[in-house]
Amino acid sequence: MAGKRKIIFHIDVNSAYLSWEAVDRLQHGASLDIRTIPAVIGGNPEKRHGIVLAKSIPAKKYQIKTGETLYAARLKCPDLAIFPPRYDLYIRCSEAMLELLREYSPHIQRYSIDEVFLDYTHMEEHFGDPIEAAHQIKDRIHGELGFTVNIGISTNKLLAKMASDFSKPNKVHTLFPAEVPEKLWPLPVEELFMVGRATAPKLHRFGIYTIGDLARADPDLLKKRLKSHGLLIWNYANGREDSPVGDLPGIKSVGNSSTIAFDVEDRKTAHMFLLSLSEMVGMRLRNAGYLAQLVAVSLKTKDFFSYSHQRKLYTATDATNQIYGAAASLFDEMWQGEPLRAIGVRAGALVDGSLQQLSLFDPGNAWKERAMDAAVDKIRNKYGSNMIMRAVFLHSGIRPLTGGVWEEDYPMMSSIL
DNA sequence: GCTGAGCTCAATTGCTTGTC
DNA sequence: GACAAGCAATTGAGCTCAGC
Repeated sequence: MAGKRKIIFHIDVNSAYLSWEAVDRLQHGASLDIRTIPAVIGGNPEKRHGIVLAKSIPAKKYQIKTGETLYAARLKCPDLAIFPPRYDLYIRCSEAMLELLREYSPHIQRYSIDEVFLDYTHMEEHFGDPIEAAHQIKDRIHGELGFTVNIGISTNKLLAKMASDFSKPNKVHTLFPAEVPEKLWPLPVEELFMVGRATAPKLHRFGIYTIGDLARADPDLLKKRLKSHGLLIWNYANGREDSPVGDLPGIKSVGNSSTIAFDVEDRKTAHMFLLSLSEMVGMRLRNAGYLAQLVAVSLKTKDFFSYSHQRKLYTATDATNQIYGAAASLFDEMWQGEPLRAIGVRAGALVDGSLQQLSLFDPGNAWKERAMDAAVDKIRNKYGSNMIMRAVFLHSGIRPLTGGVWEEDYPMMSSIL
């Protein structure tokens, strides 16, 4: 019945197609400044790969994924033009899309920088039929923001996401529960969300090759063989998923680690890596609004022997200096001087950042540290992670921030819907 | 030379086990 | 039961190689 059934949209930016379209426009003589194209990200925001454009190269060749290949390609073909990526612009485009989507529903969940869930339930009375509204959203994004999206429509997030992955670009697809046997079940089982390269071969061994095979499988057997994951994907194959559109459930820990290109054999260098990792962990905690009550350090020797130590903190914190202090202390306790190849820092036992309790033993610097961290975060979020760094990292060859995730406001896709 | 499959490694984080 | 230590499972990226 209109206005009562649950309706979820999954909006997925067609990044690749945006690039090809930009290339197309350029090649046809349009007055387009390629430096304004936001999709030139190569899939990896941290490495910020570029893109190659040349009139004589067929479109498929633009799918260069690594910087090395890109520059190697230029060596082979001097006519290639290489443009720097504009990830900051990509973020602004993502923000603009979110603003547009908020006109259609207050219930929005950003799933990654280019994927958004929108709860359209009860919105039919304002914006009409969901399929027509989805077409309107898709066309407005193309017309007003200049890129294309796929929109999947269903009654839950899982099916909406699966629907948006159907043929691209610039399409609207539905995948309502009644359509599951026809549209979802014939697909290969590895196309189901949460069936990756580890799970798919296991399912193949049970004779499960399509999503339909999985949906019809014995859930008890799946649970026995694949534990809770087996039951989860069985429910997904049957189109069952009921998480609300909104914030992700609370994370349990935040950690960063790094394998180092050389053996770390002295305490000073190790401490610098710990500080670099602590900077990243602290920044991620602050951006996510959490405080950590526990800090853990993990080490891997050059013989690939791993060990770790952790410690409960007197007071929960998100301050870089406090995380680093605990990490350095743990490191000093556990390290016996053996050459190290990997170092990790992890913050656990997380609590809500708005409930910070000051320690009776606090010397009074906590508020100063928080203000300093906040100022540094602001600069890094606005101008980039390397715009400000501790002097100790100057000319050290060690990055001031170590770890794979830093755009916490634009979360990487997670396995959690 | 290009493409895609398959493999390995790194990174991350939840879960389990051991200890006090 | 709380805490500490380590394992397990997953994904993504990069590399290699066979087939075309």
